Amino acid sequence: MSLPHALMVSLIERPCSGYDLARRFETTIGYFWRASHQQIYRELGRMETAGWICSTADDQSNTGRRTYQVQSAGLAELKRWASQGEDPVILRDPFFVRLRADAMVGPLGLQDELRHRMAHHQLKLDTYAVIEQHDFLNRPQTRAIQIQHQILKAGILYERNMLAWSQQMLDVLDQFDDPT
Amino acid sequence: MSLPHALMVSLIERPCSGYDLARRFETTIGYFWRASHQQIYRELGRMETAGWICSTADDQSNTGRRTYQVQSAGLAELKRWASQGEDPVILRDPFFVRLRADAMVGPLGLQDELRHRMAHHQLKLDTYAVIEQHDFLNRPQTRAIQIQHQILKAGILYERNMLAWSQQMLDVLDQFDDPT
DNA sequence: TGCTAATATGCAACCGGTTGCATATTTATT
DNA sequence: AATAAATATGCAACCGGTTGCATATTAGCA
Repeated sequence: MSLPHALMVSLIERPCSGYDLARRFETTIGYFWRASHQQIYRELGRMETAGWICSTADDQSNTGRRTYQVQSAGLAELKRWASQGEDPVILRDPFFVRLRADAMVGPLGLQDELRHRMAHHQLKLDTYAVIEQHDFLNRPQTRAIQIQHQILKAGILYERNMLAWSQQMLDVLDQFDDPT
Repeated sequence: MSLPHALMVSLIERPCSGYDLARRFETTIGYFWRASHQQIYRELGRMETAGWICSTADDQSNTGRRTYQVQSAGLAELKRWASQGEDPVILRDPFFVRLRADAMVGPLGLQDELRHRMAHHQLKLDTYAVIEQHDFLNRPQTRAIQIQHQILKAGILYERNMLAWSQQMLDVLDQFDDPT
């Protein structure tokens, strides 16, 4: 159950509405956590019921927009959760299943998908480079900034890794299959 | 919906029972896909209903053990599914949320967990090295073997990556926090 | 012979993520 | 002024993965 805690971290950084949270999850935070707006609204409701956060209506707008803030109970829960241990997650990608299927039941023409994935990884690397330049380089190297930078580096390493691996995989397939 | 297809790939390699599948998912296949035995039995039932696989009772045992085999409809479905495209998965690890929480609400003592994770990654690397030695080195370099080897290499790269990154992360934390 | 562990299968409940839909307001366009 | 697009919130259904429990057989061992 990480989403409520991820939301609380975001709200501590800057209190905001569900919609804003959804946008931040689509962009900056999106490189290591994803959440749809439906999921976020549901979770915000639960968290307010639990007393972890509280909301105040924005008077400027008639849209029912509410700004959320973390309460002391939420902060305590965040600290409790963040301090407990857990095994690292495994690299669980359906594409590996596809490749294994290809290995068993003959060439399925996965080269195109590999090239598509390589473009995807390159695009993410470009995005991360912009974020790194904008948010982390030539900035005061405080503890918080260095930790966040290091998290971004994990994303960069991952994409770089997968990009290089995809090229190797492509070479293997091209070596055997007619590249037409 | 990748599990039924992953199961079919396994059953094409070698027809076997649900229990055997669960064991193979715990060991060799486990480095890129996980499934509990409950999940596997449920899925096998669905797949047999759909006509993708069929089962025959083992006469030697009274345990109700059944051996499953992929049918032509299952093979067709596997090929259909494996040929369709999909975006690569993101690296979604709750530990990054923990670290971000640590960056926001002060030192939470995540060094111990980092060391635990490094040990975990090293253990996996050792396991993969054994698998690589046993299954892929000094073997005929057929297409299927090279593809499966390349999948294993993705796992090795990932673990190596996370191990090196964890050390960097540890250095950052030690730089700021009292390492007691 | 009796006990324990390993083998082997399976149901039921829950929980989080995904998808589809509904709706109202505000801003930009024609 | 009318229309379309972007902003903003939320419900309901579904689906796959997880957890807990139940059960029966077989093999090893004391």
